[in-house]
Amino acid sequence: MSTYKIVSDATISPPERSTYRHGDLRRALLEAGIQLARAGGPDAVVLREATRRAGVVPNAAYRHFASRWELLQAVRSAALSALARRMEAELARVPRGASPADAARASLRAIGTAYLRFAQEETGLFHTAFAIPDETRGEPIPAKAGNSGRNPFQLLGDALDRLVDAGVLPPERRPGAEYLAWSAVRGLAMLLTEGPLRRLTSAERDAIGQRLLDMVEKGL
Amino acid sequence: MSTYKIVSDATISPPERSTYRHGDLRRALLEAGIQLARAGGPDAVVLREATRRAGVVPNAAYRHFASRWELLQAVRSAALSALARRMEAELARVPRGASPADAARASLRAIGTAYLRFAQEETGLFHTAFAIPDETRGEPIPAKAGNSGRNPFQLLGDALDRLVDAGVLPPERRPGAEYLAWSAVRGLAMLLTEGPLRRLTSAERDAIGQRLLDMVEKGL
DNA sequence: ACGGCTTTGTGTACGCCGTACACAATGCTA
DNA sequence: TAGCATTGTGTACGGCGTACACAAAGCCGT
Repeated sequence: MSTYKIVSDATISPPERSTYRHGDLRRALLEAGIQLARAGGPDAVVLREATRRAGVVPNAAYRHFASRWELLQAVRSAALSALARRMEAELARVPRGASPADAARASLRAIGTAYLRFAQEETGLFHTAFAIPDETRGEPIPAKAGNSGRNPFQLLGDALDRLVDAGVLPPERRPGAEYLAWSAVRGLAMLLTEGPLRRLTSAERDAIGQRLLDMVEKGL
Repeated sequence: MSTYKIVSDATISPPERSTYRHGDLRRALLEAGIQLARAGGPDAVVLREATRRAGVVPNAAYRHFASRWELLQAVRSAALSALARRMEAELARVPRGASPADAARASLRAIGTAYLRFAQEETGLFHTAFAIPDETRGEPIPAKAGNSGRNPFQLLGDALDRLVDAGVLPPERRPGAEYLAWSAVRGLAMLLTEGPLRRLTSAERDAIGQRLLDMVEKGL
């Protein structure tokens, strides 16, 4: 709600504009919204400020978003895509030579690690992605260059499926397992970003993150 | 941020007042703030609305709270007390005849169960208690009638200590264990109250809650 | 080429919010 | 009882989301 790590304070070019039409206002507003979310979380996504940054009068926003809420949803969706990209990048680092069981375990850890890192490196986006009542969990992310079109939640499900295929997770434990794993990292992310673990050193953060993933792996 | 279970919509008596002095404005504002938080979470704790309910002009609040933020902190503190009371009530139900190990395990579950129940039955207060950067985690709650003065986090610590004493949890795993356990229930509470598990039946909620506590117990 | 329709940005306005500052009513203490 | 400290009031400011009427620009069929 208040203190976020400053991610990028580069003052955006005051976007003078000679044409009456903006050209790509929707995108500009969304981008401004993302910046605001990065710097201050969902509450910082303020319609009037976004329009200011786009160099446009407040009401112009309503030609592209029916309300502040819809802008926020668009930002949220972008944040989820960003997280999905990070997860896929982390998944790509899983060693190929390992046994199926080890590879599956490593995949799950990759998902968890990416999630926790994202929460700490992009706190504002993270909270924007998740501190909003979720109406669209199941939907895939519109696939774009460089990602599979699967959202973070689906990626977690994939990892759990692999765990079952590899014989690590008994099939009867599979249903609902994503919610257990998700709960754990979600909660730790809160503690790390706005809870009592806020002031831990980066090493301590990593350590508790790994320990949490141990707990999940063992207890799932 | 938007939809909370309506807890009590009883229209408060429009508080006419003949005296210039209110008498107990601070308490009235706090109570109004608690009602607002119950019904709508932290964002619904609106200074002007609280003063309206107290039958007083907006600025009067500033004689008792330096800002909206301070009122919110007071509400948050009340919410934490309420949760602590629930935890202690649940702890009191742990059977006395059991072995130390079983009693310790049951205590931990009692803490977790109370937490999850509170999140679902008092969603607004729950979010007010925890969706706010926490400046005061370590501090005990001012002891009042009927509670021990220990806050929810300390109660969790106590339960873990008992687990160590009973030989269930190896002592070397004790440090930091509260954060693992807390993460898990915290995360599940989010999923249950504003995440994809929002629409589960009450039985399903209980089931996943128990499963999560199993995971914690096994993986700690 | 041009008239009209659609799209997109502007101007003005309303009612909320938090809060600052000067002022008035009250209660408390010397 | 006089004066002071406390507590509530009145007025005001700037910021917010957003509704509504209007204006500029693009687009399309003739």
